[in-house]
Amino acid sequence: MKNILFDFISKYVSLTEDEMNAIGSADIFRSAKKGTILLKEGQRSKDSYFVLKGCIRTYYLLDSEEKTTAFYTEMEALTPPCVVNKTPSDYYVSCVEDTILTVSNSDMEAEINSKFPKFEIMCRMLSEELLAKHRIDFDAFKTSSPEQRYLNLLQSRPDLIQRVPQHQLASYLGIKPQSLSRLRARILEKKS
Amino acid sequence: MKNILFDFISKYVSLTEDEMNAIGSADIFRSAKKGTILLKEGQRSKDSYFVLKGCIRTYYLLDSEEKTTAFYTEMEALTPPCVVNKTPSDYYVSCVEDTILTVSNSDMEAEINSKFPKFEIMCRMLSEELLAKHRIDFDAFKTSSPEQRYLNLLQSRPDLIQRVPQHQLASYLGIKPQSLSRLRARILEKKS
DNA sequence: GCAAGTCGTTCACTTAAGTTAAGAAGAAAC
DNA sequence: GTTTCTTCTTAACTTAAGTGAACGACTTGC
Repeated sequence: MKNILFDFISKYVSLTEDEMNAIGSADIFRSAKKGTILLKEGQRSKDSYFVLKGCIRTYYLLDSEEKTTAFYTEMEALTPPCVVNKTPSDYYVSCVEDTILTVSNSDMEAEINSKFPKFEIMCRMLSEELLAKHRIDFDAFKTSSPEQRYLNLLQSRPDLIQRVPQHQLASYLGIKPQSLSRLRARILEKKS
Repeated sequence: MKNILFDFISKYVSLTEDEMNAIGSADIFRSAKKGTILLKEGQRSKDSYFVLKGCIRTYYLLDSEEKTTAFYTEMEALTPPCVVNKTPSDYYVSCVEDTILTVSNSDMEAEINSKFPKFEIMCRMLSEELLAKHRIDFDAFKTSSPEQRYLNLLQSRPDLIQRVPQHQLASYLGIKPQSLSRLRARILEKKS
């Protein structure tokens, strides 16, 4: 399991034995059952997550309705805005499936960053890369219709459509579950 | 003008006289007329931008139609995805108004970062902050209707609505200019 | 000063998403 | 094994965005 983490890190910096041991022995590996809530609205958490196996999602509770805005699967990292901004969280984070992940505190990260400048560099690279990717996703979302978004998702993350409930997918696509059903029926009809 | 840049930097790290001089004497300050295109689709640019005065926008050309996805005004920074990913740019960057900005090359930044670890830290903080902010914006976009988005924008960046042409605002809101006109008329009617 | 182009608005019509309600299929609870 | 809950789908109706066209107000260029 730890190998997944090291593989991920090695995309950015190369670690020495010592550094790998320091990370490997840190108490950050967790496993959580499907449905477990990792972060609640209003909490002041300092925890970041990195998914080793499984899937977690972020969602808002607006008008007592869940609005899912993101999914994180294998090899994806999430640092919630409340950690960066030191504010109470606006949203929930929960497990879509049984999930194995790392949970790391921002104080701990700050300490590691000051001890190993290598991590500072990795964090910068990772944030920059995520920001760039995120911008592209946002742009694609803005410039396309719900139907196009669904077709894009089918291309880019086909696994999500299988492993995630439709109503969560729908709000991820910015529409209601009924619209997603209809839209899927429409696409099937076009194909034939 | 340079003070704006230093004020911005000081939000993240404190600079020594030497460091300020190093930056101040760098040849990065530019001014560009309204309509100037800073980056074209297909270009392999390494330039990042920081707006000192004025406004720039990013837009895609899809089906020979401009799709504006972002505006950057005073004290805002843009590193296009093509710089991070070392790929040809998918979009254009152009000046909405006469603009004064800094244009800095990523090679130059890498050099500065390795010379002054302070900058590395600043870049990480900035990217993390931007990513968090961006996530919140994206989430707000996903979970709201065009009308709500317009009202949000009216709250959060009222200046944009004044300084930017309606048709650019419309595609920024993910709709057509006609829909924005209609939507505005609808809101006015509700108020009365 | 005039012509050409740009920009914003309005209108009529089409298309698709929101809403409300109902029902079928499957999973979880007892 | 039956009940209950959740999930997904379908349908009828409402609402709002997309489309195509037309018009007036403003620039921009000559």
